[in-house]
Amino acid sequence: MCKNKSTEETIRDAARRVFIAKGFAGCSSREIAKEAGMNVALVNYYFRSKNQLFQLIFHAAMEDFFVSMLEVFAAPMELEEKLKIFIANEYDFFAKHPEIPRFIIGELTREGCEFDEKAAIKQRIEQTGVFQQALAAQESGVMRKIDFFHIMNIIMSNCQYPFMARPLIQQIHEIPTEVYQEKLALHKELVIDMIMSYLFPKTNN
Amino acid sequence: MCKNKSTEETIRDAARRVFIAKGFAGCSSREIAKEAGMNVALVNYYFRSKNQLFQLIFHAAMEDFFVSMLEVFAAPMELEEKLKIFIANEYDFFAKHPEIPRFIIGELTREGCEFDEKAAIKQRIEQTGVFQQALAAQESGVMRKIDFFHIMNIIMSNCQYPFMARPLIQQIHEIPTEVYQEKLALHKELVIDMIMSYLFPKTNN
DNA sequence: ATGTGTTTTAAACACTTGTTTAAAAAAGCT
DNA sequence: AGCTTTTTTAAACAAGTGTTTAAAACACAT
Repeated sequence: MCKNKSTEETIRDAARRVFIAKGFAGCSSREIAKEAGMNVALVNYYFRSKNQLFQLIFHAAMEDFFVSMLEVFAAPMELEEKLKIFIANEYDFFAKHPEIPRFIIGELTREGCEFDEKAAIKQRIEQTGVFQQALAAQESGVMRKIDFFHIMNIIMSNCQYPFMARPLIQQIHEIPTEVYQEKLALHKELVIDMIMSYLFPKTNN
Repeated sequence: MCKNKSTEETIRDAARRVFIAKGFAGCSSREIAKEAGMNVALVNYYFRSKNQLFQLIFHAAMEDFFVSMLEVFAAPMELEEKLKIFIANEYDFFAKHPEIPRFIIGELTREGCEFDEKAAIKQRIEQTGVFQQALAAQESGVMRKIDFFHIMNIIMSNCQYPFMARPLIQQIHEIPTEVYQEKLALHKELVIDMIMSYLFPKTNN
């Protein structure tokens, strides 16, 4: 039960890269071992099986994914400013980790990928108080009265899809990757503008 | 070179179901054969290889995907009404085929999945005339002056993501599939409302 | 029926898969 | 040093992979 962080961490990092790029079904234990520069048997020596190593990577990705949401929700701010920063943060997070949404959604879709684990993300969002904050803003007439479900869905759609769908959109518009990324930088401002002026109709900023 | 449509079509239909549900890497030739109730060798008898069968399914899915766009763009309508119907049509299409976006994006991401084929979707969109129509509306001040790239991106984000991300969103809000689908029916109206009032600020319908 | 071409089958091919084993190498410890 | 434990290796395992083969079953003309 020693540490030897070097090899264990090396394998985990390699596994993260390979799993996220190709998915569980799209890669083999030997590919992960080769990416890490290690022997195949070491993968099962440190992590009992390919599936167990995958669960580790997947849950960590889910945690990163959710943590990037929660930290803004808990900040002491007025709701309007908070949501604006939330959208910007989400967008920036996926600009930095564009493969995460496709990875998570793809693996969650696959049967046999359980995530029963009580991450209880709903509860963790409610604990930040942003929920009551939104209800208050809606009661006072500042905010459009729509369910939190739709608000989240709209924000996630516009912040995640442009990065998930890059190869498709590039195909449609026939542009190289660099141009696409430039356009997505401007796209961020439009998304913020559109969502904010829809959620807070009078203010219109 | 006879027909025998029965078996060939049966295999293709089974392959479409399996490929779309599990992806190219996520299934085997034998699984497709079993789904079709046929012998494994028949798959390669009618379609030369697993990969060639996949290409057939994939390109057909891409074509359905694009055709659902183009038919509205070519209709003789005023731009504002046209875009409104376009969004509604897109949303309905993905409500009926919720697995298509994840399938296409997932396989386009995978390396070795070439789609050089000059589908020339960009050109086909331009041929409908919707492009000039939008430019004219922007010049006259009716429509917000943003690139067609962003318009398409916003519409596709809000029409495709809610269906792609169903398992994730359900996980977050802890709701069963039926409730989710009900909510997405209402979500459609919000999406249309938000996008239309953003693209056509004065009209505000 | 006999012969011809097509369709279907079971079996095999060579190779990859995830995982285990048993021995070798390295590291720790007294 | 020697002894024990941990780490690493090559090799093997059974099962599954895509694909091919050769024979059987079939359809259908004459």
